[in-house]
Amino acid sequence: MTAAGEGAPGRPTDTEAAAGRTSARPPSMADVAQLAGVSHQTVSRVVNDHPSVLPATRERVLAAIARLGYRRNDAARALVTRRSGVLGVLTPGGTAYGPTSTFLALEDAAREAGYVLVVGTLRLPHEDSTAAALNRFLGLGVEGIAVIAPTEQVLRVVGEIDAPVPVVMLSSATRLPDRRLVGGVAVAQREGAAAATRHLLAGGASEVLHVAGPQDWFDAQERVRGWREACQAAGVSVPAPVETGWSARDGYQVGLRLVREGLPPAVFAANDQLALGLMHAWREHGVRVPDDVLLVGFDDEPGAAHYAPPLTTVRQDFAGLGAAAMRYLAEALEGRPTRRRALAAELVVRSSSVRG
Amino acid sequence: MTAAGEGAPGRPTDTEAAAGRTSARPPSMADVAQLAGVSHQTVSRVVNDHPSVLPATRERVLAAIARLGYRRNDAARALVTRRSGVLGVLTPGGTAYGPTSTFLALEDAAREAGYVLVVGTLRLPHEDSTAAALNRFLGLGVEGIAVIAPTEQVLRVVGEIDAPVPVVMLSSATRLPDRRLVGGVAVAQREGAAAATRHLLAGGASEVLHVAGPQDWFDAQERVRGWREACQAAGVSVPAPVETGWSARDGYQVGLRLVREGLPPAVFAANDQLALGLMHAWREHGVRVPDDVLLVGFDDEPGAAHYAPPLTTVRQDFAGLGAAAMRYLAEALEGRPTRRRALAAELVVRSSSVRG
DNA sequence: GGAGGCCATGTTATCGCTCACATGGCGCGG
DNA sequence: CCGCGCCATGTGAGCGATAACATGGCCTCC
Repeated sequence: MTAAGEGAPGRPTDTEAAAGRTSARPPSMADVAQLAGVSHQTVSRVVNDHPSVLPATRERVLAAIARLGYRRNDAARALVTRRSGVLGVLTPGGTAYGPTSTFLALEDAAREAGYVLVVGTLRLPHEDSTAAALNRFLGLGVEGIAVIAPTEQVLRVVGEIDAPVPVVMLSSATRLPDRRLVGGVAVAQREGAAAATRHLLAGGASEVLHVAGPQDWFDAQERVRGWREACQAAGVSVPAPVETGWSARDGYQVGLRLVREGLPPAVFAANDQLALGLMHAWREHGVRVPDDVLLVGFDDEPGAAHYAPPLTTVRQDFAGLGAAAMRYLAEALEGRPTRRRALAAELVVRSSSVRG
Repeated sequence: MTAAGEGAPGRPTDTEAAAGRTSARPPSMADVAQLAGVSHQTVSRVVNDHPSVLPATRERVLAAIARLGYRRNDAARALVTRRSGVLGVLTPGGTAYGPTSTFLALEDAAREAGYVLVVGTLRLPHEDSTAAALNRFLGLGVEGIAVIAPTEQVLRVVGEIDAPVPVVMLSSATRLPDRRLVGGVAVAQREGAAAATRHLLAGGASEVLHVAGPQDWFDAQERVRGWREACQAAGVSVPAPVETGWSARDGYQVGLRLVREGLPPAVFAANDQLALGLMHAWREHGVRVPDDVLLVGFDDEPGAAHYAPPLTTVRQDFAGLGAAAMRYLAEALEGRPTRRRALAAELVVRSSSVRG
């Protein structure tokens, strides 16, 4: 190649090998090849660990790479291989413990598998932000998409966009659209909710009230279902669930209302923050947990063991969820048959549900 | 079941039965151009909103785009423009409220500015995972990097890698390496800590103990500093800070020890989780907050208002932090002079620090 | 009314990489 | 001792976009 012909813009005058760093243009494979005295293809082989490269050659190339500070241009690579090594993640835009831990677990599993994650958070109105994020992902060439904690709206949009890549839902979407590549991994929310409810009933409660999360979240729906089934199985009456948000503030308000309108013997809260808010409201009015009312939460967030009193709750295997989602995507990408997976939820008994 | 025969990885056999979609090759600009009867360049102009395209032509192109389901290939675009539209974010791998909210704020600001975020979480050992993440980012062609809640280790690695793109630290790194493009935005941690300490002293405490976070975190260091300065300014003695982790469990253990070894009149905890753990330990031993000991936390995480008792704490402007970091990067990318920014921290007074 | 000049559009050359194939050595079996 | 085949390496052709320049048409201004 013309080492220093004319008419070449951005020709790195005499690329400062030292710390100078002209910042003209990052070194390319061709630069490395020239310095090492081999062809660009050989450099490519070294970089990609191709077996048939003589050790001596490899050494020379590696030295040149180190000297130049060469780094492979993944955009160029992606252009020809059609593999970006990037996965998109759609996550609800909040600091809630569940989605956050799930995301972290997913990131872990993805890195393990050699992928990086681009993230899009969902804001209201869901529909628009979801579509926008999805389109950005696709333009970027993501190889797969994971959706954390989906809601009805997200599911609808994903269906509409009809992404040409595998999509995995990390949660309990019970009514998956019948699109080819949309599947899901889920924690057994229903079973967890049922276990919590049974635990309360076994503790002597004649009835269990459910303070439910937003019903457009599949997770919230499933918890309601598990609770209801457990109540029915035990032959106790099923009071209308109280639908609210996910926050401690929501729980606090419900708590106040219950104080006014009459307390049930036991409450199953759809998550720990709700339980925290309930306890706060009750404490203010002299209602004691567990003496006056039994309480169970859901999630086992980091503080739950230190609430007043320590909260009985349902622990979800978020790490397992992330790993399972990654496996799911990996299999879909390889064209292997993928099937739904469910992970166990575990009841963690603390003081809030045990009298004595 | 190997979908394709041997030797042909990714060959699109018609595994894709269901929704039609041969998945042969996504449509390119050339395809659109042909269908619309124009040149690929005109398609490019339409896609990029170039002004000089006749409305009629634009219509035709848009129709072709819609018909084909065309989507621009960002890898190809990035290859020639050297602009990926991607920013890398290094974040600690935990569910802590601070880093999580900061990340969300950053994502918000980034999207606003037309960027997407790729994320790398830091795991132990920091050094290796940091370097690995940084290299992946650079290979991907990120245009800038944001580091959330940096520690000494992260700072060191970032300095070593000498990233050829702007790097911004979202926190209180007081000793920035003197590299050209490494800068930071920070919440005024020190002032917040000082305000918390003064508040406790004003509330009648003769002395304030500080339960400090891990001292390799710059945030933790700054909070110690603010606390110490406030103590000195008030002329009260400065007890040795108790260094521990960030979790409620850590706080719980410190709380037990304080019960055994003697309680101070007031405690300033380095974050809300620590405060939560302290209160738990104390509650178990009949120590009342605020009657027996005054307490202030840091972060104002979502549950803080509902702890027992509601926690006085220092609220940080995470949204502002994310936005400021984004502005910082944007300015660096445009070559404009960038300067450090600091955001205010605000004391939120609740029951845990007010007797009566 | 001819010379600019600004549209709207087309043509060609890369960007940095991988893929498919070509090419020379060299070992080895017949 | 020839030819086959397998290394190790090189050559050339794109991948799908943007950039830079080229090209006619039409309008304007002196």
